[in-house]
Amino acid sequence: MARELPKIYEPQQVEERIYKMWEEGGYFKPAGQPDSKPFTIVMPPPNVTGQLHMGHAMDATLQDTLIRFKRMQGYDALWVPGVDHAGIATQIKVEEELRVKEGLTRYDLGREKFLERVWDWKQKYGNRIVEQQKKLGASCDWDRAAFTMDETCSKAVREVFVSLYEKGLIYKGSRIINWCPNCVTALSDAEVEYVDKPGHLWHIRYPLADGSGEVVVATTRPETMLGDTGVCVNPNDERYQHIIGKKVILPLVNKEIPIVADDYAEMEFGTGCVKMTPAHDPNDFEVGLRHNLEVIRVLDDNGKVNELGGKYYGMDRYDARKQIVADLEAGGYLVKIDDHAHNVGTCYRCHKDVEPIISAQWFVKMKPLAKEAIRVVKDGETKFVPERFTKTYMNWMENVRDWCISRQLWWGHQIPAWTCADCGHITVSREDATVCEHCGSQNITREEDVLDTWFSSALWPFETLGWPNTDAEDYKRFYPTDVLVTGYDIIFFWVSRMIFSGCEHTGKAPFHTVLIHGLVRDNQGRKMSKSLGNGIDPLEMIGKYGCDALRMNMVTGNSPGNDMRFYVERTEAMRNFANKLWNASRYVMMNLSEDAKNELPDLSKLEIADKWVLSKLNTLIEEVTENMDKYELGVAVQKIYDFVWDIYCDWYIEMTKARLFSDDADRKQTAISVLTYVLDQMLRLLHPFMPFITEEIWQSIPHEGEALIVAQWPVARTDLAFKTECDQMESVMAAIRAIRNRRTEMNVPPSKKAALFVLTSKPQVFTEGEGFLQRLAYADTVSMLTAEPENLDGMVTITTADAKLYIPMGQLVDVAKELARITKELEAAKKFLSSLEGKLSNEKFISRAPEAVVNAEREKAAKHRDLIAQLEQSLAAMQRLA
RNA sequence: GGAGGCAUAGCUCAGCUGGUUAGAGCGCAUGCUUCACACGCAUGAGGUCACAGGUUCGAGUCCUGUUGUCUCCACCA
Repeated sequence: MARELPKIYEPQQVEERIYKMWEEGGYFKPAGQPDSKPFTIVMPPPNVTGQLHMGHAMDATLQDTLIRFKRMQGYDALWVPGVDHAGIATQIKVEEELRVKEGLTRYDLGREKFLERVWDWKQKYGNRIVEQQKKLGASCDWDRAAFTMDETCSKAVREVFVSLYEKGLIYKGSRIINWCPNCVTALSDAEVEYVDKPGHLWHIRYPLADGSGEVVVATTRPETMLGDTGVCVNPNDERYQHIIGKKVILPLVNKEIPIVADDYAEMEFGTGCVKMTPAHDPNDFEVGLRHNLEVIRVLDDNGKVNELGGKYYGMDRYDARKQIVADLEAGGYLVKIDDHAHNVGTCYRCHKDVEPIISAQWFVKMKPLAKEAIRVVKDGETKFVPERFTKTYMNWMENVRDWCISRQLWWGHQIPAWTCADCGHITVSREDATVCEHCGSQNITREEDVLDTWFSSALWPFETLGWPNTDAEDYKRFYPTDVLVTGYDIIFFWVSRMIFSGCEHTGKAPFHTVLIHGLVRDNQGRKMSKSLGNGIDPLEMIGKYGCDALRMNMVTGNSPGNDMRFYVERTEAMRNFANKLWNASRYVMMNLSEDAKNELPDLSKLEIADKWVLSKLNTLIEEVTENMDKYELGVAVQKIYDFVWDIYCDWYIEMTKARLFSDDADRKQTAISVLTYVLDQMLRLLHPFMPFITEEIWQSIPHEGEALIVAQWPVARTDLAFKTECDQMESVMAAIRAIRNRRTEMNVPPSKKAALFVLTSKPQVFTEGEGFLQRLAYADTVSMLTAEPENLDGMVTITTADAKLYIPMGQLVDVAKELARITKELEAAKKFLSSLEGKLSNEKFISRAPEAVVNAEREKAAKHRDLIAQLEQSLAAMQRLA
């Protein structure tokens, strides 16, 4: 049956249909075989506001490749997808829409109405990212898709909050936190990015209250002086011993504040005197606690000077800075201004400067939680791939500070705490409280704040499986999960928090392996970003080159933890590869009979080329499986790529042509059977990486079973390894390569066939390889010789380790050139042999190197001795001719 | 201040626990309308694996140092 198939693979015609087939077939669900082991991956939930970008493509490709591999290996494979409510990002987006379309703020609507709008928005756009992930071929169980704001997740969040509170691991307190005046919320330490910015160091004169002199303080944030409540010097600083305990008059504010002595002040820096602003600096806050300094907050939530700021009231922090500096100068208080670069904290969402501000917030006490999270990684219960990220994680976990979890937003999990107006007691409860648990008053109000988005995603590996219901089927079957795949940029945000949460609430580390990948950058190595406009849309690449090509781009030439640059050319190359595979399959299909089956013939019918390709396949299966098990996906896929293109297409297919176009039905059948068998095995190996094209082809060749996605992963077979025949085949291949090489050098066109004479100690090998020599080495006749030809005039001599090949080329042969070439080859061979002999005569090498290595070297040496002998003969013959 | 990555062909990168005459893609050169494929075939050019030491029978691979480069964490006002 000759099938009509397009010469070019058209992914657009295939992907949607295949994906639908998989989904309808229910293949994304765990097969649920009772005797199979579960294998679980939870997907890092993309933001509900998200648009698919290359980072997602990378993430999804790796996870999908792993889950497909495990599924084919017979695991009960589950990949749980989901979406994150993304507190700040989503709220900002909806607020923006509200402002543009209706000219309203969230306050105009009120909390309840506003949240309705957000849910509407989620209803409308929340599925977009999911649809986009499907375009990547993601084989998640979509029926299990979770959302961090849905009922089970909310229940989990509530349970965790209350239980941590009951254990004393959540508390509310006034601390210096990172405040984003633009997003108008507190941030955790992890959400602050430090950026080097040029700034100034202002030196300001603070007169002593008793008129006996002055001190000069240095600051990078002069506007905070409005909240100064002290000046600090080092207790060992001899310059200032006499003023400790005295007071200074705070310029502009005209208020007396004390001078205290504390180790915090460094004698070497600036003047050695530091102004203390306990409400706006974490260190000053600490000093303030030790010395009972007043805490005066002078900036409001929007970063403007508040009513305590006197004449500066209402000014933006940076305007106030300018004005204060001007006023200081006018008043004669400004001593000097130095340039001073320093690190400024910025908001990871909006990138505006973060303001340290004292504020009453909720915190998770981290030290006790970190303990177990450190242990599981230290003990290897959870491993990072690559291993070096263990150190990053440990370093963070060992120095972690309490986690500020409250956010002044509306979109998120509202904190389940009620404050009593009568007795001040805080009631924290799993059910919504109606009365104060302490005094019974009904005069209680709920905390307005919501929880950090990451508080809910920290529970992701178990909340998605039904926790806190520990009897939930999924939880029992699939928790703990197996591998977590994510980028190194969210180890702190997410991975570490999942680990301590899992340990604390489920008693188990949530996964045994964390596979870390790098960032996808543009072709100049820059981060892809909206502001630079250098992002490449994965969907556009899929539309143009196909999903499989994009996925291949994501895994080839890439190793765990390392960034990669995105080159469209690479996607194109992978598209070409897909096409190569497509055409190889076309070749097979065109030669298949109607009733063809995919089964190997009786092994006795196998010919040398069949044995060679089957042996190669065997090695491939072994190696690829091993690489996959070690998460070396890039190495694995490279090997498959090489096999498909080089072994199968460039060699094996060519080797089968003589048989396929011959009249010998039996030999033809053997060839087509092996072609089909090897193709099937290749498709299986390649399927996790290129799911669409492999499934499409597989469905068109003889197969058993419903779909490739659930077909068995190949296993190497000892009965299909043929070492001897493999070597023999390669002898012939070496001859073919050598002949092609020579002909090209001599500019002989392929159309010009020539006779070939072979002198070899393995005549049966070359006799068997006659067809290959004819077809692939442009020989019109092949004859075996028993001795060197009498007349070498006009004869090209080609030497390999196993044979000498003679081709009459008449006028084309230049004896002098031949001599030069043979001499060159001889020298190279001798040089190499002498290095081998040096090694082999080294007693230490023989005694200490493993036997296999020594034997391999011996074999190589023997081969080169043969080659040298052959070359020497040829040389002598040529010299006689010259 | 602390920690880590990277440095291999013109470009982008693989190279797993040390053992091939160091690989791939793209690019380059030459030839090819060969009955699957020009999104192709064949052949080729191109690398003292940053530098200097060390360990080893053997180092691109391990150790130390140097240089360049990138990143993360912490932070002195």
